[in-house]
Amino acid sequence: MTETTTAGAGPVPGRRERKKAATRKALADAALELFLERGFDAVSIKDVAEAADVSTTTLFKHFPSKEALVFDMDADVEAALVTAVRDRDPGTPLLDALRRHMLHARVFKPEHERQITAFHDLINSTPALFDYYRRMWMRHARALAEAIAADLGVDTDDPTCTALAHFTLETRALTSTAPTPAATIEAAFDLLERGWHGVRPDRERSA
Amino acid sequence: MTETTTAGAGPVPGRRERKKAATRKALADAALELFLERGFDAVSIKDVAEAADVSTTTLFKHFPSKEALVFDMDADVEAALVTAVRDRDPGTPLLDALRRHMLHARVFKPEHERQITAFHDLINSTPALFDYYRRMWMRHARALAEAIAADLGVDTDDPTCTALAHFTLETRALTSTAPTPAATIEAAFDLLERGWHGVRPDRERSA
DNA sequence: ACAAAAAGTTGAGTCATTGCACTTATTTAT
DNA sequence: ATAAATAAGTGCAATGACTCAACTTTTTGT
Repeated sequence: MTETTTAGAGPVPGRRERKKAATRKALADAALELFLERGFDAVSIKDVAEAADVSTTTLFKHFPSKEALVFDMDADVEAALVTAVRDRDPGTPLLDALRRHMLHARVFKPEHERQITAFHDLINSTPALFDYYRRMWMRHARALAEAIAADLGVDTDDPTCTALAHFTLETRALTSTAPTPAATIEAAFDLLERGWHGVRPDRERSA
Repeated sequence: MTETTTAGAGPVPGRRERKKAATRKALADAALELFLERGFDAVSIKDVAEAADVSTTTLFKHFPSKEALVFDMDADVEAALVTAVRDRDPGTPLLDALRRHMLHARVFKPEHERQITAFHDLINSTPALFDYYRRMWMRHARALAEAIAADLGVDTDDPTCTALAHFTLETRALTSTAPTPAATIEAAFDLLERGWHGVRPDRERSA
């Protein structure tokens, strides 16, 4: 959930890498500030680059796309997912751990913690960002599926694990669409735990 | 599954509309041919417009984006989904109908039926198209959720129905990623029907 | 101190997509 | 039948994201 992409204890940062990181951060910060202020579409790449005092070409050496300026936390999302499965309290069922994780996991940059709400509003009100956000989660379907498979001691490509991983990540998309996000996630995991028959025991015999 | 966007029996086509439809079709056909021949990224909008002998401005009056040239069947996907739920054999459980639909539904243009394989290869090998394809399915989450809710006679916003709709559509994404598409869809629907406990009865008590 | 490697710059260029002003064909109401 | 309204289509210019190639400035390893 934190920001650092290759976190931990780098042996010796070195001046070069420090400067590079500084430029990167300057870009991300400038971008976030401008986007929050004027809206994603009303800010151009050039604006961001100028605010960080670098050329647009330099910007693209640090971030592959305009959207990526906002989401610098891909690696952390994946790590947190795998951790939620692997390092959970022994005694906690797998699905409980996943449910809790998807219910509480929030993505933000620690320095801007005050603006979490504004940040999420920005994402939800900008199609391009909303889309990128969804993909950010889905991109880790394979890693999550592998973590689940490992947890169960089954084959890496186990179809059931793949399906569960996808469904789990898809719950993220439910939060922004539904009127009651939390209730929808809960319902989704109830469905995954007990199955359609377990959740709608009455209805199905009618036909 | 067919192509016609506003199908059925239009009262009186009218010359204008016929010409418009012809131009649209010329564009879609030219695009598909060029894309299959050279690949999506190697063909520019200008190439397509010229092949159909119209200006690029005209092209964008018919299709909102380059990707949309390939997928002219949004409305049909949605209609087929709703139909699969509403008009199913009475006696067929809801989930069986959904399973069958996701297992067999194929998207293509009838005139190019020969090229279905090449068409799907094109989609799967072009990130931009793959992405657009996924969204095409997901765009209908609300409609499917409503159809399901109506079928059950519950509230339109019922969270469980919303979740089921999303999960059902997400199975489409499983087909292109997994080594054994069909098996993965089956596993996914087994999970949705019987739940995690029903599918992995043994494993969960270990912790 | 010096040469390779990496960061950054500039400037030109591609490509999708949009806006605007204008022409032409078709339809509709008279 | 015809004029006014409507919609298709065109040309052109612009914006904005992104790429490429060539060149300068650190930084670093030796």
